[in-house]
Amino acid sequence: MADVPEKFLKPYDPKAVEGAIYKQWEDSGYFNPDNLPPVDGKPRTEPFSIVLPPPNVTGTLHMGSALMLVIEDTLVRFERMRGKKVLWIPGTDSAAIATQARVEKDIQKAEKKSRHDLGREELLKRIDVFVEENKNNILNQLRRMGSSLDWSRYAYTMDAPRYGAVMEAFVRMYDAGLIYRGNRIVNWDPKGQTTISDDEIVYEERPAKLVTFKYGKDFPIAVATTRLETKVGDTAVAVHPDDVRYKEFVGKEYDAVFCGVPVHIKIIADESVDPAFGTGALGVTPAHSQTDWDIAERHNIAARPQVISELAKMTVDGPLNGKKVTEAREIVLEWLKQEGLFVKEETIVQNISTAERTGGIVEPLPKLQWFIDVNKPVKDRGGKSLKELMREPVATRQIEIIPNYFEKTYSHWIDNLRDWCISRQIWFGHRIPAWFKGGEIKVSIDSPGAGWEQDTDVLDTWFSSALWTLSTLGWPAETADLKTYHPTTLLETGYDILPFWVARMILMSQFHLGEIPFKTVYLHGLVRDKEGRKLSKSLGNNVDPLEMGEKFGTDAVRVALIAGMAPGTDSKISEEKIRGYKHFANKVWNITRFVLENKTAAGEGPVMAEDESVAAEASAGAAEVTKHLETYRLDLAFDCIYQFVWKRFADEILEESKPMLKGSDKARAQSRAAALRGSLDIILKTLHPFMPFVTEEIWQSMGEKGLIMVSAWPTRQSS
RNA sequence: GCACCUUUAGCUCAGCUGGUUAGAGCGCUGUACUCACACUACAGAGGUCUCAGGUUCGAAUCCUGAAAGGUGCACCA
Repeated sequence: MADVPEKFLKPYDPKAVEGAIYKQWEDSGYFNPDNLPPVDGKPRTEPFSIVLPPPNVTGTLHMGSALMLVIEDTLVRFERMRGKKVLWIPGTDSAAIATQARVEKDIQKAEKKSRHDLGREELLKRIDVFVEENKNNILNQLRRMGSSLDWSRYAYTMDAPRYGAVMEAFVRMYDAGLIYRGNRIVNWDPKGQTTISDDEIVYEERPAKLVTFKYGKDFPIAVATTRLETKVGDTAVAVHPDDVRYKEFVGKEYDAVFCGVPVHIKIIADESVDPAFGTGALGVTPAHSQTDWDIAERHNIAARPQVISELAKMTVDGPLNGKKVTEAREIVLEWLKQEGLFVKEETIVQNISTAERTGGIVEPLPKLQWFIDVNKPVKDRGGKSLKELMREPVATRQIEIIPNYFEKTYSHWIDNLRDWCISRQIWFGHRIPAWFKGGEIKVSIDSPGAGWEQDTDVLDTWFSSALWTLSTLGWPAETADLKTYHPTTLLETGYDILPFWVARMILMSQFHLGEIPFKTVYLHGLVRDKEGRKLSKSLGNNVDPLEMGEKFGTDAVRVALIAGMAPGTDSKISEEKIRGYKHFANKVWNITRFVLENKTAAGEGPVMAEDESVAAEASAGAAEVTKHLETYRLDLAFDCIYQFVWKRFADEILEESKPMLKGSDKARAQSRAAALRGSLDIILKTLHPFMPFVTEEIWQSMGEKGLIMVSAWPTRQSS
């Protein structure tokens, strides 16, 4: 054994070594399962696969994505050491709306031009350039966290293979009758000028005026509304069937001229009306409310006039023409008072729908959009609907969600699921492969021929994200990767996107392959500051994982994120916590120094029976860690090894060893030194998935051959 | 309105299918520069396990109810 390397005389300096170590790992080729060394002379067979939830291609790494990387990398390293055929696929997401908005803003600022000034083609070119310039930023940040991702399989949602997969998926689903085009109420964001999904809505409580009025002097029922301006689009008044106050009027029809607009109102009875709210009568505006649209549908009311434009302005003739909705509301109120139709006005608290990204107030509008039918029986899947195909694997535990109480959230979401509106009116994204000519529509990847115009809409980003486990493994081609690694072993992501993403991946995989996309879903919580607030730039409480890595070492950041974090619960991060784990890395460093110094001093010698318990204890510790990692309790797993290393090994075992090592009995000293050295091996290996950098640095500094990254995970037999 | 989660030491949390004096990290107090490490060690203080009932020989752990905090969904006339 060589002398103790000089570097151990100084404290561990992560900054000096991390870059080189990552490069060594990457250059080794072992991130790619095809290159992994055999185990006991036999090639690896059991696959373990994770597809990285792709971060925004133009984004920067925040604590949330750092947590995701750390959890996944820890599990991946653990399984790789255990001899599995481990694949972890990196990727990035185009984040269509966010990216396009960002580029548009930049152009507006620098050149004072809108997207319409540039045109579709030019804007897309600019976005591509922007993405190309920025993508290396996020990719390098993924590397800095130590992520052992197989870069040879890198995927981007907008690259050619993924684009092809999206087109193919659309066409197949259309051919199966699951995708249709229809005029339906959608959530229109007038600020972003696009449709958004129900999940992209944020509700805000605001005070609102609830006005009670009558449509005309001879109209028998007063109704209450907060949206007076939409009343020019009313075609019915609905009351509860059991409401004795209004029973005699049901079925009657009335004409009136409402604020300059002729309206025809039929009185109908519908179960959905709450007799206790307002006057117990609801003015039905089919074109500007989902529930009203549904009511009109139930009662065969054909007239559903649209009275508000995409710019949130009135489209009717008369005094309201061209007015903004908020102005129109006041004009109608004045008019009601003049005409003597005003009854009363009160203030209520109302939940208002705003668009998550732009903050614009959502305007429900009827629009021609593309939808996925979630209730229609699917022929090739035993006549089950997509809804059932999504529900079943989770209900039967074919897919396990950790923590499992999220299964309830999941089924609750499925129960309330409506047809999925998949078209978006932006330019950057996967363009819908539908072609129009005259009144005809054709769906195909390539143009059907001269004179056919492609739909200008693009797909909801979640459509392509939903295909992620398939498209990253080469689907629709029947690749070897797809065969080996799908269904993937684990999907690890934040609980906040369980419905958006997890459910939709199940939908796509169930439909296209007839199998689940992953066997286990591990949901992590949100990372918050030490006061429990969300981390954000505007609050000024942002803790930057890379900055912290610079300061305390990446290993410290990794472990600070994992320690004390049970699955699914939010966790708190602070600089102090990270600093604490830097101390731990240094502790391991010093333990190594002690062990090496004494080994050198004592010289070579066999381990005697009385010292066998030392290494046995270390491998018992490793077994505990193994047990917890197998059940995805990284927090408990790390706690075990942390306690063992610091409290047991350093404070007790090393202390009690000192007299033996310094004593006159040479054989005794040699035996103990050898036992400690053997334990150190086990400790370093057990620690490696959590703290890959220090352990690798120590491993190689001790003169061990090969990378600790692909060394064999400690088992009881090997001790 | 419906559903779900949380409530254990000053702070952040563990505590599996109920079993002797309830645990960890950080923080706090005191001591020790006795050479692996001050990015340290040793010692210590600190809890009627939110509350009220119940099941049990025995409950932080199971059941019922309440309170407080949080989240999702719905409503949003």
